[in-house]
Amino acid sequence: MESSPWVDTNLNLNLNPLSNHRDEISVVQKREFEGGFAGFEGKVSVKQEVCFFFFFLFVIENKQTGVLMEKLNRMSNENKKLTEMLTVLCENYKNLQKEYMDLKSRNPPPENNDPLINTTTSRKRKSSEDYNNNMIGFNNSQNECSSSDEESCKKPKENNIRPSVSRVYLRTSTVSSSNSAGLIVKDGYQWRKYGQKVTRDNPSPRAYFKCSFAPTCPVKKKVQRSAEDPSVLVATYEGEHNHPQPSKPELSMSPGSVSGLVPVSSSSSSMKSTGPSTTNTTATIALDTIKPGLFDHHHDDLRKWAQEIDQAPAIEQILVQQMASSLTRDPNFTAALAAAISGRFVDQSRTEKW
DNA sequence: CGAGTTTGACCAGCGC
DNA sequence: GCGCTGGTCAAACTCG
Repeated sequence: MESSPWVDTNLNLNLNPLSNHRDEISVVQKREFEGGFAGFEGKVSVKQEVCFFFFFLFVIENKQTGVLMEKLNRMSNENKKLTEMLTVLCENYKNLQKEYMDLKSRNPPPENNDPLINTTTSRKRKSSEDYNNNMIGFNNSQNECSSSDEESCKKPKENNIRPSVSRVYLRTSTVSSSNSAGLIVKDGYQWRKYGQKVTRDNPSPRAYFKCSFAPTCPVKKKVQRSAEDPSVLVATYEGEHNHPQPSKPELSMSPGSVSGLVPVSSSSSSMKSTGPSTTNTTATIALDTIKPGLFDHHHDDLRKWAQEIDQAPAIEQILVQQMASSLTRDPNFTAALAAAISGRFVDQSRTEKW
């Protein structure tokens, strides 16, 4: 994305009478001004001192508010752009999905040629087949278990406890890496690898991970490269985390790792469930690797802004926000305020001199 | 030295 | 029951 333009959101109060307002002040006032300031060191009264103090306080506050307003406006501009991007993305996705559904309904393939969809042809482990077949599509309802399939859904072996399963397809930038480093999916959680197996239908090994952030967390993850497209990683998540996410999903582009993952859906099923249909409702999506720098400046700005906001006390934040909003809402107010302050300043210096 | 990874062995489910 | 397969365990190994 292009770098966001810096929006000038200064309030332009021009409160410094010695610089900006100097041209607007009449010659007499100007002389008075300079004369007043010339004798600033020696003949300033207490009243004038207080006035100067509040004036400079206001100037400083206004400067801080201007910086915050500048950031605020910049953020809202970026937010607008991101919203537009998201809208376009959603529309594109809808169109693609529609096209895919049309194609699928017109010529149902005898064999799934989609490189993003596992095609298990094993006569065994039927549950896996069904599971994989149910990965197609995005709009499978959560309760797709039909009445005829309810028996299979209520298999006593499963004890009716079906960990939620979600599958994420990720496109990696490094295809050649065949070691385990190529099976690392950074999703913000901490995983401990407890096994690796070469499966029958896929030459690339499948890695088994357990969530290691919490010892009692039952979530497991399987990561394997797609047999059809080795650049696509298939991450299968089973269960639900019983703890908060330790960190945000990383979008870094470290070699061998994968970014841009989006768990698009979840289901309530088990890999081992059998029957022609299960309650699987896992959608699939292949995401191209997010281009480096796409959100870089957004992240930097957000980070910086968040740091600055965090460093400021809460009351100050509220005050600054209220001040900023009230000031920006009414441009007449800013102009009037500026005029009043500068005018008052001029009047005061004139009356003090006289 | 501790945490994480590797890897061969073991176990369980499924079809024949 | 047997063989195949996926999933898990745990000792050995690696790394910081």
